[in-house]
Amino acid sequence: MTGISGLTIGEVAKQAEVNIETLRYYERRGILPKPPRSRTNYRRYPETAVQQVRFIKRTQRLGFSLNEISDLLFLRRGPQTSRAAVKARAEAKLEDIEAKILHLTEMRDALAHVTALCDGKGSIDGCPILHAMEGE
Amino acid sequence: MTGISGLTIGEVAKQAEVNIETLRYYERRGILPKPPRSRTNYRRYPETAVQQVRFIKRTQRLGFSLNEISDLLFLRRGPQTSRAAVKARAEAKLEDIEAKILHLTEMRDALAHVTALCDGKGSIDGCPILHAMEGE
DNA sequence: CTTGACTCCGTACCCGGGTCCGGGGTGTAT
DNA sequence: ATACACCCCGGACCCGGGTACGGAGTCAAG
Repeated sequence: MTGISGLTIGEVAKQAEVNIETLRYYERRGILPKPPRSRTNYRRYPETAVQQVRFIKRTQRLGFSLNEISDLLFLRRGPQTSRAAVKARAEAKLEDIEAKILHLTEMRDALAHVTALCDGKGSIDGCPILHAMEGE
Repeated sequence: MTGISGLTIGEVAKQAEVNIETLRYYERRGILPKPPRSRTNYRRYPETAVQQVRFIKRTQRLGFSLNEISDLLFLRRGPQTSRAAVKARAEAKLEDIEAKILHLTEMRDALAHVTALCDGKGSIDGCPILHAMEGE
């Protein structure tokens, strides 16, 4: 591994705190650019690769899927893309998340309601929770 | 299909508003009891099957997975199970859901924060949203 | 008795985001 | 030179909750 410099896949993985397999997976998905190879066919990543992976991970944490992230990356490559396009994606995702929260909140309320029916005493027969789940 | 009575799988599916395949799937998973068969090997469901499927669907809507639902059903079969056991499951699930809500809320806030950085004007270069996703 | 709708079964496939496996080639330190 | 860690690749497997496929058997109506 002498000669050409750059990070090995293991080094990138460690620095970006992901699995090696994840890097190969991202590359297969086209979400991480294919790095140049050494004479012996080892991947030699530029330093920026670590930042790219961190970008992906942070964006994932904001709720974007890998497909949506590749979209975003693709947008970024297009020189005449407007900021409005990025902002629109962010806002759409925000709405997604709001909708999920709403849904979970409804579930929570319904479940809390059902749970409150039961004092936790007695045998399962006539358990008000199960009863509520059975009834309409 | 004369003689023995009971509902066909298609009838149950229609009444319970699920796919036929779903019923077979539940049966494979052991979550729906195997119904008796006609002379020609057709499933002949008791009327109660529709209620059972509806129970499953309603419980799913409360956030329980099929595994958790089979747990609950299994509990229900045990005559000496206490209501407390059911209630404990419900409360645990409630905490699950709360945790998910919390997580999504954090995501939403972070994303809203990032989105607010951008006025939607100008080209992608220096887009504050992407910039925020790139930076630490 | 034929037609069309229904059912049977096992198996494969779908989504997303990875993870693991196994058999092979390298890199490097001792 | 030998050990050991690292890397290559394609493909299989995991989770959950189904859905689809295809060939064969069956049912009810006309």
